[in-house]
Amino acid sequence: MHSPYGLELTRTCEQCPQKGENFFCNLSKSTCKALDSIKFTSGYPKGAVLFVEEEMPRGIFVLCKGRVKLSMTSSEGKTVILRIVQPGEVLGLHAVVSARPYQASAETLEPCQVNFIRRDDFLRFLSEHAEASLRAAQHLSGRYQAACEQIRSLGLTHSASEKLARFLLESSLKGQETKLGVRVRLTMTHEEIGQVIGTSRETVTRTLSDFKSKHLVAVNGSTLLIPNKSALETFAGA
Amino acid sequence: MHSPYGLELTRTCEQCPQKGENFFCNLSKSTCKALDSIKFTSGYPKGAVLFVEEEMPRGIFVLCKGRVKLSMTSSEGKTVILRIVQPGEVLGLHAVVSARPYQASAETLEPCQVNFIRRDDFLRFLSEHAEASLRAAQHLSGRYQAACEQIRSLGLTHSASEKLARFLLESSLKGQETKLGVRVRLTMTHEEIGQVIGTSRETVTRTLSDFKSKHLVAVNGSTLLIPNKSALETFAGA
DNA sequence: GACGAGATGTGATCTTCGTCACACATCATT
DNA sequence: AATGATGTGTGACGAAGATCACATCTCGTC
Repeated sequence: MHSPYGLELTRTCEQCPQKGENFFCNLSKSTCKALDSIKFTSGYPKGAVLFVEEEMPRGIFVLCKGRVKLSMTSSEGKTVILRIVQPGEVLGLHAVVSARPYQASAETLEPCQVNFIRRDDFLRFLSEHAEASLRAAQHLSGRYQAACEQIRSLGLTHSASEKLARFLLESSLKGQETKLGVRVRLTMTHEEIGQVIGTSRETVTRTLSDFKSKHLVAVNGSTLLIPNKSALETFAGA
Repeated sequence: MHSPYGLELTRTCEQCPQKGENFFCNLSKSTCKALDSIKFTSGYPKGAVLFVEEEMPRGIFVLCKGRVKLSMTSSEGKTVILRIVQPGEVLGLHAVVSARPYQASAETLEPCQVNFIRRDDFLRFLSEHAEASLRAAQHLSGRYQAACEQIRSLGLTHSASEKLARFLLESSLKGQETKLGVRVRLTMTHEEIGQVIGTSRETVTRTLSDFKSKHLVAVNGSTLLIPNKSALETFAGA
């Protein structure tokens, strides 16, 4: 199987934001080659669904381009967003490794390019390449840690403002330092932010306005500026 | 290093509740032996602290006997309980694998017997035994799934009664079917239950009383009886 | 530039739970 | 039996935030 994206997985590593920290970074050449030989590359339009919760795992997805929303929905229609998946990250690894249903649904937020690896191909690959198993374990550790952070945010905060402050600070890690403070692109709607931190859309709007009036943040289109990080931190009660 | 508990880890498997599903179950003999040669066995009294959050991981802990509370605490003293660790389970694996600080604190609830494996010994062991890496990945998957469930419980439920109902149903999985319904030993205080599901102690007390009066549950000392599981399920909105 | 869809801002209620305050129960220890 | 420490039951109260109901605002598309 020769795709037009030969060695895509390994090249992905150089493009992705968290250089060197992803599943497919720094694997040996032979391991990379083995991976490349079992992957399927495909594109999805915006709003496409890669998988839904409860479904048995067909395989893992490696996001090459675009962003994917990973979320859980209750029977009453309420939604929690687990995370927004960035290029270079892997989707569905835990379900495949543990052979249990996906717990979340994955939906593209933009046109995406994705590599897919079938469940049995991937499991065979893992058992044949020890370094990949270890990498998988490391990757899953990271996911677990992030999940714990979200538990902390949902379960350990009193107020909505605390949650939002934490969320903004968390987001700002991906931003850039400037003279005026940390600058981040925030591509999520208030509704989506609410679904991450567990509050209603209106509360996000109100609390954010409140932050603006207190000059803790400044918003300009989709860019967010945090002029005084430590002020926001004390507000986050951390 | 020859401990008086020769092959303790593998024997643990036979005693533990989730037979065959734990980290050290069904590993090859040579792998087990390698594990046994790097472990340290020790006992802890009730209330002992194995590790605290933020601390860098010294190694992993395998619980042989007793129960351990895994929890996170906020600066204001609020607490979330991630889970109660049962015999046969592993503690601190994610921190060791990802070389990041523990995210939770571990405190014994009873006198415990624990096997400890030093960080570098364990990592070397993983790299030398491919099957163990894979097992580690599987174990971490399980932890991740449980964390997602807790996120669902904390973020996706409207009411306290929904949370409690879910918690009771979740607990009842470990219980026994009887003529009168499912019977479980519930060794947690209302306070602790509140810390798991994210409500105050009083709310747990009140909601549980409410369930009793509606004959959804019956409590007798530390045993809980769920006469009509499906009634409780509809109440949990699941 | 007009339209429409989605995102955001804001006010007015209404509910649920957290908090405080204490009474009572249970159990181990002396 | 007396004591104290923990756990449990219950009322009163208030505050935070969900919900509802609109009024803008923004932006892509025709």
